[in-house]
Amino acid sequence: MSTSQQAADVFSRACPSREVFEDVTGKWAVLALSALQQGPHRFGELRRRVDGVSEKMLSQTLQVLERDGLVHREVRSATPPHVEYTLTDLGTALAPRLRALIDFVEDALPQVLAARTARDDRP
Amino acid sequence: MSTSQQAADVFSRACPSREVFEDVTGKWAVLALSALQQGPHRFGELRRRVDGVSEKMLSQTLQVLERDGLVHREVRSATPPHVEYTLTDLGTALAPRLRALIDFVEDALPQVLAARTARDDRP
DNA sequence: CCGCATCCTAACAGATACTG
DNA sequence: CAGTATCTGTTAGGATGCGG
Repeated sequence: MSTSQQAADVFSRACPSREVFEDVTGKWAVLALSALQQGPHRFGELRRRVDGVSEKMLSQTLQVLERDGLVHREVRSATPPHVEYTLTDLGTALAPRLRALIDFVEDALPQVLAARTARDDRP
Repeated sequence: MSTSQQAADVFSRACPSREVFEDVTGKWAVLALSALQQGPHRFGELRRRVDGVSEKMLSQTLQVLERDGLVHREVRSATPPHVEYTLTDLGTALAPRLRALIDFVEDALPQVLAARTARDDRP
């Protein structure tokens, strides 16, 4: 059989990859996926790790990522609830690229702050 | 001299890197930066390349990226206006990592769509 | 041609309270 | 513990019109 799909292109508004791209680069999605790169996490662990995320947003984000096949959700017991989140194979392949982005930003921070200061001087 | 800064950490809400990270992973920022990876662009060219972006959002995005020292803006004539946007050295270093992310999403699209379908079958 | 200013709405995001 | 529900404020983002 042949692949009848033409190549995906995030630059095209109508391409489905655009939506997936936004799921993946979302504010909390990147942090959640990167946290999960270090191994399985429970909901509360993730919440503490991703500083500043609300229960609602984390829950919402995880649902989207699970739907996209990047995160696996497993209920291990019901009383008290114990839910583990892990990366799928696809998520595992994605995580290093997000990590590279995070590392870049963290390393470049001094230069960015310097650029801002320089710009503030001459309006 | 010594660097008195402790390591940046995007997982901490208070760390300045978190804000820079959001600038960089913003919906339009990634696309604009990746477009500029292919060489200098004028405003209108960028607008056409980044399908779906409004003038306002593109303008806003470029201002943020310029402020962060990732994009350089150069006015080349005034009547008619001719403005060129290029990546700075920092932006040039960043672009390949965004490209890697875009490539991943475009390549993974079939798997993501398959995951969604599989999930829709069993609610 | 490039972009800013204004206005307006819809989606997003936080806090709180509640349930299995 | 792991969420859902609701309510409300904030911001993203589109449309339009104008100025350099």
